[in-house]
Amino acid sequence: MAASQRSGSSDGDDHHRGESPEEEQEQLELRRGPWTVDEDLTLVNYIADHGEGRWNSLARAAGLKRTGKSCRLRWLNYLRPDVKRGNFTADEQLLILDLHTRWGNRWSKIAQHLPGRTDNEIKNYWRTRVQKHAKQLNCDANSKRFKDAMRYLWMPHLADADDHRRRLLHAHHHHHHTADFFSSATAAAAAGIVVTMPTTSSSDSLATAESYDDGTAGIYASFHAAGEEMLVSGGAAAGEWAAPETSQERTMWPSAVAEQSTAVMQVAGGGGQFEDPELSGWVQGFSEGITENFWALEDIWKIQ
DNA sequence: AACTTCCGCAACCGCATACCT
DNA sequence: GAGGTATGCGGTTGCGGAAGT
Repeated sequence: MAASQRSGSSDGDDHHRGESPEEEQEQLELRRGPWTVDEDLTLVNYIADHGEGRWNSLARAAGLKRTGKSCRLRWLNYLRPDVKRGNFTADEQLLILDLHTRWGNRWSKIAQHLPGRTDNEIKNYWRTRVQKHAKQLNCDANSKRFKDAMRYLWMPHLADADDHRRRLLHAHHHHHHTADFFSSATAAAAAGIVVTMPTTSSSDSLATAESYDDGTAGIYASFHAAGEEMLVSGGAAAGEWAAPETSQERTMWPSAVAEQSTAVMQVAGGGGQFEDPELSGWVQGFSEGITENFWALEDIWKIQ
């Protein structure tokens, strides 16, 4: 939960203290800090009856001693029925990574492409997880180098997530540990990766990327290589991503999408290169032996 | 068990922009 | 179009629980 006794000066909706007796009175009545269950219920019920919007008047009409701003935030980030909870899936993490590459800290814009996720959540995720990982790896979270490495790390987990009879990693690539993946794919990594995302679906979130008019979809194909093929995700993405628990969510994440969407990851024995010429060696450095860096990466995944 | 440090996340703040009147 | 208000965004804070000592 959050701060409960913040004494910060003034919110955008606040007025200065002591302007007038009425304002001071109103000011003293305003609550801040964590929301109580009663407040949540009040807000939810009011919105159910009257709809959202016009937050200041809504707050007053609902009898909430909160700023409209606070009510809006509580609703959008927590109470809204379609807010998705829980850890980000590999798909979502990759998508965030890619969209952040493209748009930077435009959290709201990024959130528009992750249904059920709020800008606040994504922002927190980025700051707490991603930046921490970058720090552990001693590089900048915004650097291409870091992002390429993270993609490379996460890609195999798209497959892991899709463990329902769909062990897609072929033969000796059929592992669950990043360590195994690394040891077997190190050379490939040094050479590069090809990722293709057949566009057989149109309504899942990965597919959403395909529709970007600015070419975001191409991000998924930004690795280049040739060589033996490794199927990484056959709809794992959408299937696991959905993890629907309610019929409402199921509507949002049709299972058919999971059946159709596939991603093919090719790990090469030679050929292409990461766009960052230094990356291949850098990644290889990770995987040579069991380095401290490596285990940090293992832990990183577990944390996700 | 008691204490300290770390860290995730909800909520806040200030500012920018959109939307009235 | 000036002034006021509402909404939205991105950055920041600090509570509280987990992990470490």
